[in-house]
Amino acid sequence: MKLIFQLLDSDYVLVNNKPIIRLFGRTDEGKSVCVFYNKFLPYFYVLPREGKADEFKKHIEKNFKDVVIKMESVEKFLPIGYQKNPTEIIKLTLNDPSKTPAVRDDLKEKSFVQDIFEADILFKYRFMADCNLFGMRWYEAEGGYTQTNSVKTEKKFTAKKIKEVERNENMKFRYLSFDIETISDEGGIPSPEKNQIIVISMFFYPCYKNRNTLVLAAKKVKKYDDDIIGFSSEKEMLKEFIDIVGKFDPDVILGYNTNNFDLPYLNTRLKKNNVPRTIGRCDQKPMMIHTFAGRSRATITGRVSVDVYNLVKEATAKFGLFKGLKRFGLGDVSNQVLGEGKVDVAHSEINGHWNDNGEKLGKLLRYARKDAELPMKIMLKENMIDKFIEISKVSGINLQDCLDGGETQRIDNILLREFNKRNFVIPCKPGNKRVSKSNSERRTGGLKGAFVLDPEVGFHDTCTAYLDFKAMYPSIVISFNICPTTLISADVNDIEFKETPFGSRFVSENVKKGIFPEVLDYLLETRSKIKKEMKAASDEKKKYLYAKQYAFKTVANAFYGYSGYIRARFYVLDIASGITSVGREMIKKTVEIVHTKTPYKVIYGDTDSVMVKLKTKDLEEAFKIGEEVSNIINEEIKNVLQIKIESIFKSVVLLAKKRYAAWNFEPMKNGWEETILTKGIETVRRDWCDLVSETLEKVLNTILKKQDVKKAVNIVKDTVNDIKTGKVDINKLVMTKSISRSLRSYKGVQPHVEVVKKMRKRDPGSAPGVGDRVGYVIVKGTQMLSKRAEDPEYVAKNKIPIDSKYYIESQLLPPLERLFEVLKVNKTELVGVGKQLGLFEALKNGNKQESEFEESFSEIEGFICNNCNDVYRRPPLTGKCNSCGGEIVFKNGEKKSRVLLG
DNA sequence: AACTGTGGCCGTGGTC
DNA sequence: GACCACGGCCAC
Repeated sequence: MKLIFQLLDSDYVLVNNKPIIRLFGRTDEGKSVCVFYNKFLPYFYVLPREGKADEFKKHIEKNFKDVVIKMESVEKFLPIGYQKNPTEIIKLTLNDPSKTPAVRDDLKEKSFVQDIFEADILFKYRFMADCNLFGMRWYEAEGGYTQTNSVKTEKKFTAKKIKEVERNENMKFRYLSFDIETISDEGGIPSPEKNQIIVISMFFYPCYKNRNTLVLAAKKVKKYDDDIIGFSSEKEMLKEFIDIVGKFDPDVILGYNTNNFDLPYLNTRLKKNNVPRTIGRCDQKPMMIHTFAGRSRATITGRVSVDVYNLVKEATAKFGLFKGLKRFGLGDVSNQVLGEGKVDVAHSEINGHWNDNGEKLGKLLRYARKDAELPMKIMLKENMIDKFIEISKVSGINLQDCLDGGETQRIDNILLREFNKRNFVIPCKPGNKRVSKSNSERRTGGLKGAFVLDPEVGFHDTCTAYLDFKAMYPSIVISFNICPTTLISADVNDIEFKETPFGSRFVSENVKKGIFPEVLDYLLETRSKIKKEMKAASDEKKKYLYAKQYAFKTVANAFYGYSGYIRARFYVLDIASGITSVGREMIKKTVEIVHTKTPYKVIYGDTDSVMVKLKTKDLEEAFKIGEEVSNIINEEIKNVLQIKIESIFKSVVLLAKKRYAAWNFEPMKNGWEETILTKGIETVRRDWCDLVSETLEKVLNTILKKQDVKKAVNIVKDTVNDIKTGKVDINKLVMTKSISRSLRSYKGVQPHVEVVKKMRKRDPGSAPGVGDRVGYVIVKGTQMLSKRAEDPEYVAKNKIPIDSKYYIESQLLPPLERLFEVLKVNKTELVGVGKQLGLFEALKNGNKQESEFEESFSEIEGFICNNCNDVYRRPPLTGKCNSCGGEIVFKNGEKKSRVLLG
């Protein structure tokens, strides 16, 4: 009998003290399935100290007779340091995966043990690696159907053999989105120990019994809508919920902030009510909540739990999704993504609405329904789990672990497979001892990172070619054959090797090709194949291929960081430092090549990119020259890296390292794609208010495209006036910052932290917590700034006046001033000095004043207050004297003037 | 189990 | 006023 299925999740159970692997998924016919496999046992390796093998064996026989069922000598290559020949080590096979930690921990400190390998691989991953199974790929199982009540899938199958089958499309997932509402004690945070769940709302995709929605209430309610059902108690409602989950049999359970709220809360309430917590596909394994560092994760056997809030935050940070979105509340996100908001019921209103039996209760129930619907729509519209599915297929780990875990697990899993394939073992994760040792080494030695060139600050109005190295760090690994298995010590000379500028040496690929380079070769090659395929693909296929190439890229890029991560199995400073040292050398060499072999100048560069300023204003010509420059560079560096032209800037303003704006032209199939590219400046930073980002964006547009400084100045002037006259919508003045830790662990006083403190006092239930972003505005007053930060809603409600002076002087003007200051440098190309004064003029209160001085200067020393004679190097941003509020004029020696000749 | 890396700018509130 | 630590967010 054969059965084809896609692998969604895996675990193991003990039956009669024997481990049975369970593979959960869905068949090609759309049935949920559990595939059992019972012929696999856990094992790991031990390297005894020289001459102590017998002592070691005796120890095992004496102490672990009924756990370790087999000891055999095997020849394996050790993972770190180049070796010609394998080493004899001992493989221990155990009868029970849950006993592995005890045996491992016993051996760790023993004098007769030199090293232990692979003793901390989760059993499911040990199995998947050995049988070559990857998360989310498709398999054909050979065996027969089984009768068992232990799992709740439509099909149950015992496999004798499992082999991969090639399929691109994914199963037709069944998604269940849900949301709970709870009551709370007056003005408090709802506590699952005390406060019951009053509503559970659900959104199904596809339909369940021809419905998309269901709303369950913990009391009898009237028939508001036909998807709203009341129950006699919380317990009855919970029982029904568990029942519906079982019948609908979702693959993915999702919601908004489910990890930190809904799932842990639900878990506790189920316990309190003695309702089995069986929302997974196995009755013997109820839902589990694991809490660490203030964050929770849920394990739901055989299904995948997705917290859309977490995904939104991650997507924003990593994929550049949700541009411009400053806060990640469900309402904020759905407004931007779907163009529809929440039903508005404030946290503090919930108790009252629940106790009402009329329209208010109806509103509460519909609000709950919406909160289940929105996360589903957001996730589906943005294809939010596609990337994780592809990462699962590449790295081998289960989808749930791709969603919850970091890069370490993914790389670990790949390396386990690739090392084993070549008869290598991999190290265990370092324990706390080794970690603290690495930490102290790191404090003294450090890991030096990339090189950032000093930018030629200013406005550049001829074309600039933006060049960058293709996959810099992975390519360095490949060309220097960098790998733990090729590393040799600095005194080895009798073998062909490559040496990084850091001094680390790796045997050349002629001696032995490294495993890191082989894996990275494969990842980069495959990615470029996918990208080629993408060009000709249909829209639907393009989406899938995009996610796939993204997965290959991310995994490849993570290798460097992993090698420098202190808790990684392969934390090898010689590797991480070696990689960055080559990177630094290459970018410096590139600058030198440009400066010596071409008439052009590098005006900026960061890590793996350079901006080469050309002399033409013509795009096509610039591109041609840019390509020529790349060719010249490539000719010199071809044995290490490859550089390519990414785009042409028609104009660019460089403000500082990591801060610039450019009028960017990217060559596309049908001509040039034009964008305003801003990096690092306030337009892309989420901690500045919209007023600043919007004004700066307009100004940059005007300057980059039209080079019209006068108009730019007017934009600023108008905005300043708007603030002064109170015309600016308060929403545009809201600044946002993340709460990154518990409030008490902040050392200093900070605005966003002070706001949260106030909000918690007023309404702890709705105040932001760790990981959330807080919005705040600055109000008028005499206290220090941080104490004047306020919740915008509170300000609006209580009509508290905004501190417009702060917004002008500390928010709007500093970023603009930095920009204009830089522009002044380039006065011949951009503006005369006289015109530059436009900004200064604009910011003065009276716009036009007749000259009453006889003097007029063509050069100035600085600025002076016409009233109190305070001297300034630059005009105060208000345009008035900081001390007395008097008029500011030009100063030259002892003379004053209002007029400056251009 | 959970946390891939360094370089860099800048606002805020401190200290001297 | 000069300088520093902290914290946030971003570039790569």
